[in-house]
Amino acid sequence: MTPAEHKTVNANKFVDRLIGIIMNSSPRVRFAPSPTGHLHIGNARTAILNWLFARHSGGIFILRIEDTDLERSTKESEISIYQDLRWLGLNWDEGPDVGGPVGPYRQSERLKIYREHAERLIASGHAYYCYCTPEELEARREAALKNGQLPRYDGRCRHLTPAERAIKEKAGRKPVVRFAMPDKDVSFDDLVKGRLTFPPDALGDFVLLRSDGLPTYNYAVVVDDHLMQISHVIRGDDHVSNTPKQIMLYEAFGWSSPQFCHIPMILGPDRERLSKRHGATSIDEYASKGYLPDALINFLSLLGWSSETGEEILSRERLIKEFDFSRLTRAAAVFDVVKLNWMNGVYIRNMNLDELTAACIPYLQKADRELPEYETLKKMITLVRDGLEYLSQIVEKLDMFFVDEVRITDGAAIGMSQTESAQKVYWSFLRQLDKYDTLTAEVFRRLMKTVNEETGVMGRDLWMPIRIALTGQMHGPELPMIVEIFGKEKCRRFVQKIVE
RNA sequence: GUCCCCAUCGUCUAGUGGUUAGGACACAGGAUUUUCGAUCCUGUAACACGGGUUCGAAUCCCGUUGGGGACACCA
Repeated sequence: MTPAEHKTVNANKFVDRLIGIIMNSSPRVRFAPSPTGHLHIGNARTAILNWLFARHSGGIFILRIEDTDLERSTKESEISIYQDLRWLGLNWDEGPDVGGPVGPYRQSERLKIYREHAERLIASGHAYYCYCTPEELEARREAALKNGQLPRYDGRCRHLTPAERAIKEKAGRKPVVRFAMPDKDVSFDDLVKGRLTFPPDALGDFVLLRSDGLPTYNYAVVVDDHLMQISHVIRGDDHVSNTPKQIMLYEAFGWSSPQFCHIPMILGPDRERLSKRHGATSIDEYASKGYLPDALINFLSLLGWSSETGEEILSRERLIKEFDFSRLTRAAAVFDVVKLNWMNGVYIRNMNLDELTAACIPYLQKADRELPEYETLKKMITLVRDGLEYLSQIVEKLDMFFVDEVRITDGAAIGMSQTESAQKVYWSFLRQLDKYDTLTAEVFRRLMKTVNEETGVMGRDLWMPIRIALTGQMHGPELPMIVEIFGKEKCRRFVQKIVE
């Protein structure tokens, strides 16, 4: 090494240490999805918990795209994941799109890094080339299974001599790089599960680099987490049994491991892993149905975590403030959409009317509803807002205001509209209607009082026939307001229609 | 099959040796309303099982059962 080179190396070390000091002062966490589809509920929850911890601790939240599975990874998925995260309001400090000091943040752009590090492991004797073909491995796997043995790699390429390797190379075999798994127990302290220990015989010599040069998950994740100086790996429970492999890799590299925090999984109502057959499972589906990001964040945070106060409606500020690993549960949680609906309804009811109206308009437009004047629309929404669980329901809730003809399908409603007293109410109503120019809610109330006096019909028998005539339904929002929005002519037309 | 994890009302959970086992959703009843909804009040409902340890166990230990996850050139 020349003095000049030495100087550079020292300078680099200095910079590294500086970065280390800056970065180690606060936690660094990452969310590392594979771009193989939309952001899933389970992944979103992982992202939320990482984000909450980063924001709580003044740390850094990193987005890393794990796109080493070329078959399944797509650019569209990557973009949709960005969209879904933004929609949730989970902002990241470093990532493929925003950059950062330890990039690139897309694994497909880090292939050289994985190769170099694999060579280091080979040089140090921690990894080796394996020439077994997938067919051979499969055959051996099945044989092992048949004999009741462990279906793991037998390590036969571990001690190939250079001559043996040359023969295989000559035969045109493309090798993979395998990790020489040490034969010893692995233990680590998980932030939610406590101390976990794994016996060595459960693990085989797993693949680091595939024959096409692409890294496998368990390898890439270690190299990246170390190089990106991740301090806490917060991820789903399903990765617990991968962790021993990863810890062995940290040790082989001479690196210290991050803290692991394995959060319980989210299950479907049948207690199986949440999947498409359980209905909507991706964030964009909930977004387009009109769930609110804050409600979803709130709800998902409460799957496996609880506030010390026991309260459940928690703003994201409070979630950030109160987040703490020690309050995470160990058991998997069932995703209950009924409770989510309730919670989303609470958030909808907490919106102010202008906000809510603005949020509803796109749904009405998408359903080709011709929008009335803004003030009228606000009145309509006021009438039905209490019953909304999610925004897209606004279309059906407001249906009565957008039809030109009432169709009564309910048998009980038909029956009720045909009684003698109902007919008396209708005729009286029409007579009284002529006495007024405009029909406000207040005028309508007075009018109904007159109808009551004229016919002697009261209460339910008085109101229900009118409701049926106007909406075709036996239930719905306050009638006086409906009438006010309908206006005199529409009311007359509908009531006339029913007495014909 | 092997390894690992997990176990409180139907569901989400509080609970860390002494509680009438608490809350939320859902459900039921009541109040309110012309009706539905929303709201308020009330109620039904749980420590998987069996052994220990202890004066005392939902809580600690062991086993059983049940559920989940991992054992790939997927992540």
